[in-house]
Amino acid sequence: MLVLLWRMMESQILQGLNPAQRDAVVNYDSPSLIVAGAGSGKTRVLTSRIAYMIEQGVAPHNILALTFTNKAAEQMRTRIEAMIGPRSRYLRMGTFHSVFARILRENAERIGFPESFTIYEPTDVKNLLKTVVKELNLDEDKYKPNLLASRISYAKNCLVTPGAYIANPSYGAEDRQKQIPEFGNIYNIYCARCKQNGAMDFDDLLLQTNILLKDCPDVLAKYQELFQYVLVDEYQDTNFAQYVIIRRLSQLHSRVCVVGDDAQSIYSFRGAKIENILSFKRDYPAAKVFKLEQNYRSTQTIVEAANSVIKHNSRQMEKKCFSEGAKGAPVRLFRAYTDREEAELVVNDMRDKVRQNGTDWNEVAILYRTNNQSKAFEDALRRRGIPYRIYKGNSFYDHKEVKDMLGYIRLIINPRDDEAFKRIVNYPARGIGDTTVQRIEAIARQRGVSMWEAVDTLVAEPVTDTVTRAIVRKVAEFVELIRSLSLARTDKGLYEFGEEVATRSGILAAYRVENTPEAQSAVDNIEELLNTMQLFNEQREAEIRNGEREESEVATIEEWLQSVMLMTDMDNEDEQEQHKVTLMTVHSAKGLEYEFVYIVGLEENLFPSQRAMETPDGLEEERRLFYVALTRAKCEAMLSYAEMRFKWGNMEFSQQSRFLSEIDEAYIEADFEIKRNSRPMQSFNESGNRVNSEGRTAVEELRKRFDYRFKNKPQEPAKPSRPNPAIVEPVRTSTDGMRRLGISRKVEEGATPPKAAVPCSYAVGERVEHPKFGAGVIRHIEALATDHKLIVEFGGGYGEKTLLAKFAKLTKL
DNA sequence: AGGTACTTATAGAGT
DNA sequence: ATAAGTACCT
Repeated sequence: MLVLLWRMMESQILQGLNPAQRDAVVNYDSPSLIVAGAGSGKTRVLTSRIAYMIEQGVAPHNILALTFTNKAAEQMRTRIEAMIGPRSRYLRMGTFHSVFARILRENAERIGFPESFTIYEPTDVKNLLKTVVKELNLDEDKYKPNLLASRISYAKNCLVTPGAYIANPSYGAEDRQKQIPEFGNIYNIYCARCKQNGAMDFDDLLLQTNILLKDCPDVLAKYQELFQYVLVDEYQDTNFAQYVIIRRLSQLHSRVCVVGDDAQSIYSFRGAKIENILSFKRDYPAAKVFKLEQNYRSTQTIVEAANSVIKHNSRQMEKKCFSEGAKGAPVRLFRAYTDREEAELVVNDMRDKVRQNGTDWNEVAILYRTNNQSKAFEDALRRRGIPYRIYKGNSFYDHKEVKDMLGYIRLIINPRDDEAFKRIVNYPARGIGDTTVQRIEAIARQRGVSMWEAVDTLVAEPVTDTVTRAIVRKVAEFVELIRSLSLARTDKGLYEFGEEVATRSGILAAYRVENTPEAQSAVDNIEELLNTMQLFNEQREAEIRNGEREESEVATIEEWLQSVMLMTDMDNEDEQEQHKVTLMTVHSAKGLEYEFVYIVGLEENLFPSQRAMETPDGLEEERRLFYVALTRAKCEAMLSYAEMRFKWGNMEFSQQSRFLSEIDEAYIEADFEIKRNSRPMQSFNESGNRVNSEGRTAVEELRKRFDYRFKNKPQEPAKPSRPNPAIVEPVRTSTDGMRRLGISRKVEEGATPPKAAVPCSYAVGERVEHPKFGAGVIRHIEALATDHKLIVEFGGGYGEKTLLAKFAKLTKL
């Protein structure tokens, strides 16, 4: 009876798998490479393999499964739980970054970091780099934060530490050639400063994990023993750091299983090495290779069209993807005059398709190469009242108000976080200006302590001539605020603590007084942030109730913060987002599928992108990206391009993407000729602007075709003396407009300013000296609310100047 | 110190 | 086109 039951359970996991899939599932004891073509049931195989292992007696906590996105991890956990129940809770499964962050926290002191280390987001990295460049008195035009950050990121992803970097003369030569000879030094100081601040950037989560495993053999041994089975999703997108860590972890048991598709390797810009998957068999000679070649997602036409494109790449693993589904409709191609018209065409077609087929809007996606292409489509969808949702990378913590909230929380958790300190010490404005902050920073640098500690001594020690008593009082108030919020962290629940931060910091109040739509949206975002705390807490409480966690494991603010820092837009989806058309980049569409997929902007220099075409590998990666885009479609794929497009604020001609001509003619259809194997000639006029075959520039062509009105380049440059009411109408996106509203309100409320609330220490006719303008005579004094306006006549050709008594550094003569 | 107006870089994908 | 950064003004 028991045996029969066992057989039934076993067959349930393996049921419905094709022979290749089944093979890949049951051979879990040997190192495995599962080459999984698009739509071949990769996730199903991976989750079945894990469930099967557990069923065969492998302890869940001995299994480590790594993914690239939180969404993939969550999806896998749900599926495994459905197969084997709550035991799945004890799997170690998550993104590389979150799993490694946890390992690092457990062992932080071994590599000189506090357990509560902060995770620096890209903005922090760039700000810190700016500071370092300034301190070294280097040319800020040559040492651009973006360049430095990406070079540091690259070095870290290749496991090159500052020491190794400086020791290698070829890096130095490269930097001299790039006019950044001091880069090694900057990299070194940057890392030292991060350590001082108790902070790691995203790449550190990999680099420091490797350092930990390399330098602490006992730690390595512990995790090798723990993680007897290592499974890696999307292996084609792993970088060198991830590759080495996986090797180290799996050295003892060698039971590593990687899943991926070389044809879908699209992350080389972030250091991914397609070589990792191409040479897996060399790295693990005992490895078994399983190929999943049957596509269950798309029609035959789509699979064949995608195959015909990808065969133009030279480097790839041998496989033959096929579909046994319907033949399906051919890929359709749309041509538009302008980017705006492209959006109209696409959205009209989409509306017709959805009407005809009765499809849900959520089965439709618009995929583009770059995020800035989304706007035209948003407009077109909005005009027709079609519901849509748009995914943008990290927009969650890109909002200022969210960053400010996180700044407070970060400083409370880790007072050494100088980047957080600088961000919030004077926000909302509390009279601690740049000069004071610089002074604090100077003290910190001088004593080798954090800014938070520097402030402590500043407040405790007697007032110097440069730091006035008033400033010390303000700084002391700030210290008190952080201290008391710090207490609230331990006294209160997660959500209540968040509320305290939002209110007592003054952030919420600052936005509430500003009665604008922008400020309202900021308040909404803060509330949403607080909601994630509530949710985080509730989930944890449920786990404790279900006995999946100990009573003591209540949700902490540290855990919440880490999850937020490693979160993207996609992980933050709510139920109201259903039944909507999806707009996203091709990159973020990886792993997803839709009945109808529109791939837009198929133009040279856009898709493939200009930068990618500079190297052959880059072009191949763009082609893989296009392959990914095509294979998202279940029923139909539609492509489009525009002959003209707004770029950097003006209209430019564009040409058909070469990828269009790479699709086998049998699978693509258009109302016009698709240019094959010919690059159109490019001509230029005497000003160097590109012109078409009739000698017209894009702007001229557009004017001819549409009698286009140019909003931004009117023929009459003269500005109207009075504002045109039609133009002044509420411009919601204009921050200027927002400010103007804010100001006019304040003036109204402030009604009658009290005159001369303070006595004036100057008199008309008095002689004074100004540090810049030299000696002068006071000609006129006007009383203000809390200050006096002085009109002073200076010599030395400076003439009359209007100064404020409080701020002008005048000395009486 | 804080606000406004002008200048500049930006737009390649994201944990 | 637009956000962010800088210089100048009150």
